Amino acid sequence: MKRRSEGQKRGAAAGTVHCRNCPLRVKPVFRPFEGRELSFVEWFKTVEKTVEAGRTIIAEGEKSRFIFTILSGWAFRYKSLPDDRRQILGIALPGDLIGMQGPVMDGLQHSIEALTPVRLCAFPRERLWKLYSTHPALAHDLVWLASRGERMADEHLLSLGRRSATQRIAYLILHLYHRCAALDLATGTTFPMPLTQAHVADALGLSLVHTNKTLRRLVRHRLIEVGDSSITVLDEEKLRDISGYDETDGVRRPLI
Amino acid sequence: MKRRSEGQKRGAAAGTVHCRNCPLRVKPVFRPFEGRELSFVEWFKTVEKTVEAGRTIIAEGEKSRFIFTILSGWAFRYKSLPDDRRQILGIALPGDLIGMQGPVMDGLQHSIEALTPVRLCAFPRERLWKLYSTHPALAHDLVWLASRGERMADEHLLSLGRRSATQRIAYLILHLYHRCAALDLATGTTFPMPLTQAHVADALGLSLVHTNKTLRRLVRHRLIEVGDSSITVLDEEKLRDISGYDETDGVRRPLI
DNA sequence: GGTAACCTATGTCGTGCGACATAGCGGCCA
DNA sequence: TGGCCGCTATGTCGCACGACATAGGTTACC
Repeated sequence: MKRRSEGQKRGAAAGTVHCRNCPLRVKPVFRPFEGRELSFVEWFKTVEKTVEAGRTIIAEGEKSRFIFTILSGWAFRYKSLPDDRRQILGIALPGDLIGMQGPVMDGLQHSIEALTPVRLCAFPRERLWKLYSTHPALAHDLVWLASRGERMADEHLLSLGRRSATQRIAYLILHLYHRCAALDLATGTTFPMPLTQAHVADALGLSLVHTNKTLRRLVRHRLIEVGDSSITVLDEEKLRDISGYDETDGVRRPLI
Repeated sequence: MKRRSEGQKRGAAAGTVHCRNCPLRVKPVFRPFEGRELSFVEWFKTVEKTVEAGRTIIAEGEKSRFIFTILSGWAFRYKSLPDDRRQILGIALPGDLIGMQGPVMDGLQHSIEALTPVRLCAFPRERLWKLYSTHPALAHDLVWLASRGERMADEHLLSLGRRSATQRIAYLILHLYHRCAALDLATGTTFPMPLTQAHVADALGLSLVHTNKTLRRLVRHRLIEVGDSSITVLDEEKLRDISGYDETDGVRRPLI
């Protein structure tokens, strides 16, 4: 678990990545694109953008000119209550499309913040109409990605509504582990964990203290191991039993 | 609050409603359609279907041949845990598109059940490609509706994660009240309430007993009145204060 | 090199909510 | 007409979790 500033130092990086050389697209989680689609997306993406850890990518209520897909790094979506309590709605990893609710509705109803340095492909919203009118397959992909977002929110709802603290934490760990593994970000059974315990608490609707104690219990029982900015899954079987984890993200998905 | 079998007896009804005569479309919540779109939707809709209260509309895992929009009646989406605990993910009202995750992903990851007798317009999924390829505006509308679903899930997440029992119930009541009002289903400040307290509990991640007690407290304090299958909002101001309710569903939305 | 900010850790205590029990009421069906 | 089922209601008790307090370790910044 993150202990403090480090963050995968992929900072500087070169200029812009051409979509045909996209390091994500080659991964087997993503469905292959036709050349026609690929060159459209290349036109669709106008610029690349870097956001440092801890900075806001899009603020609540903002009508961003862009939607983004994450090229590298972690981010999270959240909403705040007037008294500063915060609910983390979801974690966004490379390949995830974020900010879609902004252009399509009237401004984004949540904020998005970078957990690590984040590299983004930016798509201007005014080019969306062109996508719809010339690339029906990509339109379908947008619907697909929006549906996936809702499905992840649904699973999260099930956790918050009906699972105990231990179950929630076990579930979250497996969830992140499998998403990382699919993206090739895990080495063995250990995966990067840039979230602090405060983030975990805010994602799972728990207090920080209780999160800490529950997490420690999982460690003591040797179900997981917590490193500096990483977690190792020691007993996946038992974690599944505890949490009722349900693998659902198995299919290949579109990458825009 | 619903006490038992009654259910708005709009049962029998005639045959099929032609989209151009759709009783929903004329309501000001829905954005107007061009004739071209309208006649496409008329072709898209192949059949109408009635489901009685308490029956399942689509079951978890099912790959339904259709997606539906609700013409009349109430339904709810839910997920179950192996031990029979249930989490209600959301309430679907007339004009809502349901079952979209089924065709687009690989089978629906939640179930949908009718709360009252429900009348559905059914769209076969194999005609979706035609929608994408000939009606970009409708493709955009699908994205819009999917984003709205995610936004509602996000608000629900905030409730479950960070609000107290009282706040959750106050929020839910205002939420349903405003959605009903927008659809012209409320008379004055009273709106139909087909959910039982068990449904409310399962939606808000509470126990049935605690839901009952909390609800009673709102009634005792004269913030609401509970009738047989209806709720009257007595003090919206105070309910807003309690819950931190945030009106977000103000804009006109597409109806497919 | 002192101090502040951030994160993790652990103890004690209090409480919001869940679990269990019981009751009443109305509808349904044999 | 009697019994069962679904829903609401309310009391008692216990527990999982939150609130508060304290501490130590690490990084950043004067």
